[in-house]
Amino acid sequence: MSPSPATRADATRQRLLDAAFVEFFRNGFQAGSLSAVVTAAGATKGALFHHFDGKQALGWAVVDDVVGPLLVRRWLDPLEGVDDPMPVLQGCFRRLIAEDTGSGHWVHGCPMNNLAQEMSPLDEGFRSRLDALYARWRATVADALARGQRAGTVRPDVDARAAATLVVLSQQGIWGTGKYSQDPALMTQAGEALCAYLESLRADASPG
Amino acid sequence: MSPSPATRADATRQRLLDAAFVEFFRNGFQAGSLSAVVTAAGATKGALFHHFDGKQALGWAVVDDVVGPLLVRRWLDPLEGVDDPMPVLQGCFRRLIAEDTGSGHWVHGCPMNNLAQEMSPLDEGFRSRLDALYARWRATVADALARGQRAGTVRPDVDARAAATLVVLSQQGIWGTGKYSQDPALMTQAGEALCAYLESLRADASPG
Amino acid sequence: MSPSPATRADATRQRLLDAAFVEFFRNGFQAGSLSAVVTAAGATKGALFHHFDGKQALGWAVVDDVVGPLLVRRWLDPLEGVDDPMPVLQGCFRRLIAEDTGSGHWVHGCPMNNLAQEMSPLDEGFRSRLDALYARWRATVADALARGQRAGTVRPDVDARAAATLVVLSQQGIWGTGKYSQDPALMTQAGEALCAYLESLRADASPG
Amino acid sequence: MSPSPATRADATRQRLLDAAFVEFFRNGFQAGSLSAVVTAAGATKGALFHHFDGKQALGWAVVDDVVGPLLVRRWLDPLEGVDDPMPVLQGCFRRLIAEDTGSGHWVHGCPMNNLAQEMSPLDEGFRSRLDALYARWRATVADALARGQRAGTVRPDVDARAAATLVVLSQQGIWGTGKYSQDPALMTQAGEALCAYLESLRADASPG
DNA sequence: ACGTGCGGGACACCCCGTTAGT
DNA sequence: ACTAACGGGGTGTCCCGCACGT
Repeated sequence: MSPSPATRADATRQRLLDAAFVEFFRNGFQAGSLSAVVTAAGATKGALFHHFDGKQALGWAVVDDVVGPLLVRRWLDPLEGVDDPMPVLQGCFRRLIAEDTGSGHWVHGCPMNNLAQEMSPLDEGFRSRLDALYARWRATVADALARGQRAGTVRPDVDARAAATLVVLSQQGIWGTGKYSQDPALMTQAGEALCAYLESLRADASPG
Repeated sequence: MSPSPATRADATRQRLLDAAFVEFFRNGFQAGSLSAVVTAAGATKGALFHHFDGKQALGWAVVDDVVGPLLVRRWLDPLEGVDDPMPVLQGCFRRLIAEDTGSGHWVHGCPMNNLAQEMSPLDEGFRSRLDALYARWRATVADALARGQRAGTVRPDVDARAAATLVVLSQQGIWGTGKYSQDPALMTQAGEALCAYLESLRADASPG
Repeated sequence: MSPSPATRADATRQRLLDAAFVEFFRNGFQAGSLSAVVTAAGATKGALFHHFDGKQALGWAVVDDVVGPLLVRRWLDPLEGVDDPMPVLQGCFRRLIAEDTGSGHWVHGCPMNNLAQEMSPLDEGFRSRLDALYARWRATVADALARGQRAGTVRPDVDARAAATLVVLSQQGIWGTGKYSQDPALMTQAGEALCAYLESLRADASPG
Repeated sequence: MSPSPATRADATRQRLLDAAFVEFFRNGFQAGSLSAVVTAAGATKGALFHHFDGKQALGWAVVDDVVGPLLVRRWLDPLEGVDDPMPVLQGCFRRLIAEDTGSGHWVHGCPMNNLAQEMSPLDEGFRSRLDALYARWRATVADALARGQRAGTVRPDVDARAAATLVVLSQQGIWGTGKYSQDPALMTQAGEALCAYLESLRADASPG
């Protein structure tokens, strides 16, 4: 028997979302072409317009349904209930750098950061969505650091929220660096510099 | 007497460059409109295409003749021949944040960073120019840190080049943060977190 | 007990017709949107295409089932069997002007006239339907004038058919005038000028 | 030698205006296609956009530069300085009906009336322009009637402004009638009915 | 050195109609 | 009787770049 219409519709919607994510990741939101999206998704303009009210709504949905979950899976879930956050954070950075320099995706930077840089000043819908994601990211890291302080793995004199801000901000900077330098060595150097900074926050860290 | 033709021509070219800088700063390079540029510059398409070979060449010239000098004046010149770089760097960060949150320009981020994020993956001319600028920036900071180490103002165990990478990278991250959060307090917090990190690199710094 | 299926279907059809009437009245037939129609009717595209073969058939049905009955009720029924038509016609004009300038509908003109102006040259189905309605209108007025002549209320030297043509035609002109002038005073003036003309057709009219 | 650029530009602009006038006359403003306009004008979208800021501006320019002058030439100039307006008005009506039923243009109605009916409720720019033209038309007819009263060719008890309103309004109605009936005989009958009404306003008219 | 008319193309929008399903 | 996903086309917009002219 053929699949239910609802299932087929959801699949089409998802294909459109995925194709839009890739298109906007590569070319930016404004320069991204809806024609390219529908072609890549194997759909038509009619289908796109049926599922989304326009380019803007599609972009917002990409943030909500693709970018957000990606962030959660890659950066937030690993910190869930962790009492010793440093190895986890360092592992995330190192794994990301290794994966993306290997895959070639890295020259396009971080999808979330790209959208934030491009669209935040121009569209409040994008800005508020991305601001909320970044705030959640900072909060998750800060919580983990605070748990580490209670568990004795993080130095008690560290300002957890300020450090979390620096961690998130550095992540943005690292992808940006990779974009313009296109030099894996420099990206690795930057990642290691950050890991060293994180190391200095550990409870048993020797000075510096 | 009236100005020489060459002077008038240069003035037109400069007005076009300035207008293009503002337009691309606000709307990005791809979404920026040449019509808007010539209108703002009080010139015409003919003048623009006389001075520049097209949109791409105009963008490259903006990097060479506007963005580069701006970087030198704001970040590189202050470090010239300095033996105690920390106060200078911290001063640069604090002044920039104070100025830009005051002027309202900050919501558009850093012009150099914007172009680097948008155009590096798409246009080698942009990428190489911006990469060279960022490399020079890192080198200047690293040199200043090394001079500080020789002068005894910077801890000798610091990796000057890695630290310089982190400084430049954090600067990118701070502007990015300001863009999506539009929260001066968060920007200030980020700047202060970085200043604290710099403080930890001083020769007389207590651990951490 | 619940209503019979046939009744429910008729209700849906009627809601679609009413919504289409309003939509075409406001935006014209060609610029009118079927999406807006189904939304206003609380129905779906499927229902619309179940009851009507397409936009054209819907438009024709609006003429047959909404516009036509409206004409009969407002202009034809009041003249039924009347021997002194002038007060009736004058009353119709005055009542229409009073009602529509009060309700705000008048800026959109006369639904029947709108469709006739827009669609007659483009679609023979519309044209023939509207032509038949206008012919019936003229005939009804002409008959009433002829009855008035037999009854002695209308001057015998009046050409009843020519006068009827002028009456109907003036009605079109009055709505058109209201549309572009959006001036109730001008509309009232026009109506009164026509009433004065009608007055001059009465059997006991003083010259002029 | 080749014509001056300014001349060529004006010619292009005029070709676009003429083509737009015909297109909007035949299909209405909203349903009229700019592609058809540029094709008919032998121009391109770029030229159209250079001369006009968009479809709306083109429509307004058609009213200002084509429809208005047409009205002046056909209806206003003939009344200039005339002391016996009736023959002139009657001649205008009869000539128009003869010309247009002969040429086939009449099935599309009156260009000015078409735009007024379609666009007045939707666009204030159209409405105000067309309202001004119609007001000027009414004023010109009223002035001519008043001059006729002073010269003794028009009955002194006639309300010149009300009669002018009726004349203009009837003109609209006559074209509307022609559109839906597509019957030259009916149009002629309507025109003659109006001429008879005008006859009744002459100073030496027998009552009625 | 600079102004202007213009070419050609791509884009987002959105609409009408159909078809497969309930 | 009614729903909703979807097809394909056509629209107005508007931009970048060129080729004249002066």
